[in-house]
Amino acid sequence: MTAAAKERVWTVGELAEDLGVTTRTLRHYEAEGLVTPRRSGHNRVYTVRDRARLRLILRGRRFGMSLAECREIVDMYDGAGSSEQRQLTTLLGRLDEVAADLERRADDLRRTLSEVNDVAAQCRRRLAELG
Amino acid sequence: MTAAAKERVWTVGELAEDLGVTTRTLRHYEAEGLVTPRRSGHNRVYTVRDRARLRLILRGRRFGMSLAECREIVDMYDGAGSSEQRQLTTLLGRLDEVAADLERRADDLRRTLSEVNDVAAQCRRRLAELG
DNA sequence: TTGGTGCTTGACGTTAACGTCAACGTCAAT
DNA sequence: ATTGACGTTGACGTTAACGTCAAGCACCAA
Repeated sequence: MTAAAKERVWTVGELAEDLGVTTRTLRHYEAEGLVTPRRSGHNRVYTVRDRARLRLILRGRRFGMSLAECREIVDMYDGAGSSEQRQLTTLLGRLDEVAADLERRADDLRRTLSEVNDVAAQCRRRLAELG
Repeated sequence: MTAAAKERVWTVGELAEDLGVTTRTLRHYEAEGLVTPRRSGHNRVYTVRDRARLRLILRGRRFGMSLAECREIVDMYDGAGSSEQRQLTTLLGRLDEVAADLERRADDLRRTLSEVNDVAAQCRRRLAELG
């Protein structure tokens, strides 16, 4: 038996506060199919799992992923447990494509960061000369 | 004397083709103050330097930087040659902030990439079992 | 029972980053 | 001299990702 550990849940307001976004954002993500919180009557109830998905999504957003891309990735996380060979194969192909894309972006980011640090170093040298 | 090496120049169409964007994008970037190509009469003339700036900008766009952020960074690259201590100090402060921000984004990207690779590995294991 | 707080669903507004015409100039080639 | 190919400036359209109301329900406290 999986122990019925009373896992924590959140209301929209609580979770928005926790994640540092507005309730509007959470409702928007739901409308776009990125999360599907349960309902307690009329009200949304976010579980630990919902929160985890949202954190992944918000992390993706920070380095330029669109909501559509975020949704695809979190959905792939779920599909990885499949038992159908056909499913797993196409999923794997897509995962590799996504990984390659992310690596390109990481490279772009790394180069930009490197240049920014170079410019900063140059500033420091000039300041030392003037000091 | 700096030799008057006839450096290559581009028209909008040529440069757009070269950079893989539309001419509309280049004109938009100009309207937003990210580049300021010279004019040959009525027509835009992009220099090697303009092209370099644009490549930096497009690279930034790929990992989620806004046009405003891109503009600030390329502008900072220019300001680094200043001789005014006051200027250099504030510039340096900003550069360090930007670098810190980029490092956070890089970290987010790295974690996401790592997870995607984990899921892919999981797929491969399951496929091996089913094989 | 009257607030106040927090939830709900619309529905319209906004911003960024372009796309997509329209209307016009210009220069080389037919 | 007219046809294209390429350039120019408006100006309006579009998409994504929310912001910002409005109107209404639910429950708790004074």
